[in-house]
Amino acid sequence: MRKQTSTNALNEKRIIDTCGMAVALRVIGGRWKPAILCRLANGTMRYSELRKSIEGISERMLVAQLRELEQEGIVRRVVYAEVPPRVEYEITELGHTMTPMLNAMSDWGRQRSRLAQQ
Amino acid sequence: MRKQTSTNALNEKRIIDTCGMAVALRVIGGRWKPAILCRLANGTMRYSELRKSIEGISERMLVAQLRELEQEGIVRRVVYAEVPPRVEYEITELGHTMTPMLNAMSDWGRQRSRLAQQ
DNA sequence: CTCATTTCTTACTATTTTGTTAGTATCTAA
DNA sequence: TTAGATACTAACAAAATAGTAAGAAATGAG
Repeated sequence: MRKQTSTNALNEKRIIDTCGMAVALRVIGGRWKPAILCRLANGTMRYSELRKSIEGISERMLVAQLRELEQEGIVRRVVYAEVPPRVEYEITELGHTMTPMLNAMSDWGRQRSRLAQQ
Repeated sequence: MRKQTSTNALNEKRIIDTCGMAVALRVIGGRWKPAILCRLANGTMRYSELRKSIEGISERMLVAQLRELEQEGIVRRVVYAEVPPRVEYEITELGHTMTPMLNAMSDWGRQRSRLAQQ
């Protein structure tokens, strides 16, 4: 939980109020969010599919990051009343508006990695 | 200092090895980096100018973030042998290759802020 | 009734990031 | 000689993020 009155939190708020980049970083920052967004970009996936496809992620972190993305309106959680339960995750319309940004980041990152290898 | 063998560090490394977005986030993530990059995008600035123009930043954080950007090759530190000292910071050529990405982030973030206001 | 499956929770610990405070070095001008 | 300007550094504390381990609910199959 964040402590609303810490200098840290206040500084973050101030930056987010004045800088679009910081807003974007706030939404997609977090250890596993890039991985999740990559997976979901190709279409809907179940919770267990995500877990299996993201090597090393714990259930706690997967849920936490999905919840944050959901709160931000980037991802939609769809529950099917079945047993055993089935929950699917998909990118929302707002989420899709991130595509140019995500592509730009992905391109730059890959290019940089290539350079770093040489 | 990072502990190279923590699960945390290993997970991050794995993600960075496989995901361009994560690479980009690693480079521009950090509380004050967006603010610094915005300022320097308009041209060279002295250390003290940066400090004054970024409300709330401490000297420790400003130096730390500048050092990281320098290490990543995004920013160049230029020292003039004067008294009192003069140190200027500027975006490198590699740094400029981030422009499309930074613009995409900035655009998306601003648009989102506008939507959030309404 | 017991087990298996899926999708999570909860409580706790470890790690990392950020912030605070008090310095340091150098030379110049008063 | 003393203060002032600039660009830092170091030691420590607080806050935030990430990881670990165990368990919970729901229900159909056997």
